[in-house]
Amino acid sequence: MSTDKTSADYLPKAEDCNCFAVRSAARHVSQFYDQFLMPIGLRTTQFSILAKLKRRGPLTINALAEEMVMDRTTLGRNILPLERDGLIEVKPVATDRRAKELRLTHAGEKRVQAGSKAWAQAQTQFEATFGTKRAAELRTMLRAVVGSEFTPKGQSVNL
Amino acid sequence: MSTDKTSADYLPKAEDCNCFAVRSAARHVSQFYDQFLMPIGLRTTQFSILAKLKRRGPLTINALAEEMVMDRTTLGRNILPLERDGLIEVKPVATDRRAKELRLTHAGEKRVQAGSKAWAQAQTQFEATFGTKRAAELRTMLRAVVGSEFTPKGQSVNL
DNA sequence: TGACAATAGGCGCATATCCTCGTACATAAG
DNA sequence: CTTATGTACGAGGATATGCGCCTATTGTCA
Repeated sequence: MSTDKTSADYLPKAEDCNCFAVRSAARHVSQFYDQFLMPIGLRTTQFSILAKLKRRGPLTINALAEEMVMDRTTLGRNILPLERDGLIEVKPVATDRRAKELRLTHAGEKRVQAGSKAWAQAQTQFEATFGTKRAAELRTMLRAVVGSEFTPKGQSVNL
Repeated sequence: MSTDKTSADYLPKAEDCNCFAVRSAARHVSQFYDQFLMPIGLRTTQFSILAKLKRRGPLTINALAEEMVMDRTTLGRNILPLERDGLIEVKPVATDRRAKELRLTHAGEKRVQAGSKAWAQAQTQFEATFGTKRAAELRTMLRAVVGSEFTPKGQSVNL
C-alpha cells in the first residue's frame, strides 16, 4: 500500500558492513598497540609518521599524507604535537616556497628507536594470538582495499 | 661498538604493521562510505549507531558501546549530535537511575531509512570493485580480530 | 544497617579525522 | 609581462577517539 516498495526497508546488519568491520577492528587494534606505545610517549599515528619519515627521509606534507592514506589537513594537524615536542623539524623547501619539508630530529630518531621495540612487542603478541600467516593475509587484503579506487560517487572517473 | 646490539635497530615497515594496515584501510573505506551518507546528513559512525539502535531496540550507553567496539566515553559524545538533531532520545532507566536508555525517534527512523539506501549503494559499489566473496572473507577476518583478546600488556589475565 | 566494592556515566584533556574556504606561490598561455 | 590555472598549505568547524579522574547509584557482606 505504501509508496515505498522498490527497495523495501532493508536494514543493514553491522556484520555485513565493510565499513563498520574495518572501523571497529581499527579501534580494537589501535587500542592494543597504543598500550605498548604509551609508555614511550607516542600514539600509533605518531609512531607511523615518525617511522615513515625515518624510512623515506624528509618529505613534504602532501607526499607524506599520500603515503599515509591520510587527508592532507589531518596530517598537517598531526605533526603539530610532534613538532612541539621536538621530534620533527618543519622547514620550507628552497625550490618551492609553498612546500614544507618534514624531517626527523635527533630526538625523533631516538623516539622512533624506542617506539620500534614497543611496536615489535605489540606486533609479536598480536600475531601470537591471531596467527602470523593470518595476519599476513589480512594485511594483504587491507592493502588491496587501500589500493582500490571505488570511483567515489562521480560514477565515471572521466577527467 | 656502540652499546646497543641486542635488538639492533630494526625499523618496522608500514606494510608489516597490522595496526597501520587496518587504520589506513579504515580511513580509506570511511571516506568512501561517507561520500554516500553525506547527502543524507549522516557520518558513518552516526549511521552505525542509528542502525544498531534500530536493530537492537533501546540500549544503554554501556551496552551500545560494547556492541560498537567503542569506548564508553566516545559513544557518550557521539550521541550528542544525534540527540541535538532529534534523531534519538536519551531517557533514564526506571529500574536503575544510573543508566540512560537510547531510543530512536521517528525522525531517527526516517533518517536510518534514507541512510540505508545510501549505505546499500556504497556497499554495492565497494563489492563490485573489491569482490563480494573477498569482502565477506575480509569481514570474517576483521570480526576475528575484534573477537581476539590479546591480553594487552599485563601478560596474564589473572585478576 | 553501615562500610565497601562494583557499575553507569560525565567531564576535561589531548589527539585524530575530514571538509570547506582562503592564501601564497608556481606554471603555462596569451 | 599578464592572466588563468594549478598546487601546497593554513584556518575554522565539526565529529571521532580514548584515558584518567570524579560523582551517583547499586549491590554485597559483615
